[in-house]
Amino acid sequence: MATRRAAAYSIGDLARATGVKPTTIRFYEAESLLPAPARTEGGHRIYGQRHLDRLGFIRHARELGFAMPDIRSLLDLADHPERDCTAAHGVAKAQIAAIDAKLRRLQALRAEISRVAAACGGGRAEECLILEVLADHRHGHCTDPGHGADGDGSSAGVQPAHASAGG
Amino acid sequence: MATRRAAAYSIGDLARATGVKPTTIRFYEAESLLPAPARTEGGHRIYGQRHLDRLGFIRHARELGFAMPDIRSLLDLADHPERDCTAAHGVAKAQIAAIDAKLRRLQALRAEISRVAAACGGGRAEECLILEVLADHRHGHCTDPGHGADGDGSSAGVQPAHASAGG
DNA sequence: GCTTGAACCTCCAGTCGCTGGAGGTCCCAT
DNA sequence: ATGGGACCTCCAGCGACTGGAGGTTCAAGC
Repeated sequence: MATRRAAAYSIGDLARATGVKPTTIRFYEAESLLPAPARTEGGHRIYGQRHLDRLGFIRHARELGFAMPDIRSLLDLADHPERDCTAAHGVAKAQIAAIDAKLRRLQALRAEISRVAAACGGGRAEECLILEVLADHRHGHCTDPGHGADGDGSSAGVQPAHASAGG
Repeated sequence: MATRRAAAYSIGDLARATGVKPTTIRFYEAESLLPAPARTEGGHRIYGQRHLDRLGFIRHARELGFAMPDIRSLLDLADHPERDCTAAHGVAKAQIAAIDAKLRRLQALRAEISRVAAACGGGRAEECLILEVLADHRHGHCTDPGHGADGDGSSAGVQPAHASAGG
């Protein structure tokens, strides 16, 4: 037998090692981000070092906000070291641009919400500035130039906070 | 002053007036954010001024990133002017906190990605720093303290950019 | 060998805020 | 009367998972 430090991990081991949940690992396999591992006779997955590495790569890329198609192409590139890495640069640049757009938007939102919230000192809803500003769909109070000045509201770049307090 | 001219809008009129698509308007109705309007004999929706106002409110709140449960409670408050607006403040404050969290995270991500992208001058994927850093799941290069230093990666506050360049 | 019970398996539905398509009906101008 | 665009309902899909139901396997302890 070629004893080549053939570390074998269960899906739970992999989960503990990477912080990615078993369900998510299976999901990545179904999405072909992670190659299908060997199985025990009973059908349990058996992972090796390369799975661990690859899952680390995926997780890190996800943490950086890369979408799955992006990760796919980054993984593809990582699998082919002889190729030119221009594509990786393109992906990274696009990601930076996307982040910048979100940052600008969030900063504008923060400014407006905090201003509005500060303006209203509390009391009856009738006189609540928060509600008033929301109700004013011409929102003349609004300082954000990229928000409603033109008629096009199709941008929808902001997901509301369902982020949760981590579990 | 009750400006109650009985303006009647079709769903398309409302869509044009607010920038919210007909499908989305119907969706809001199904979600009970927007009251069910009158109908023609044939079943077409007929909206009035209050629908227009309310839809404007909803749209504005969405633009500010409020989640639908939040919008529900804000609308509820707006429907009851005699109530105390403390709840609105709570919602707004929570939203600011959520935005701040996202901002911090996005700023850290931007810093890391742009640094990594700048470091790699191009060439073969084999030597690509972008891929290298991603592959390093201990990521010693990383400057973001809130990202991987502790074992807990469950925050997941960042959605990848499928936002499109629509804005 | 037998018994636990935790971990694993597959499949499927739900999350959030819409969006789009199928297949059919209505309305209004000509 | 007709043409065609706007409208109707219902349902599936997006991204990136998550959780549950219902069943099987594994490893440890006796």
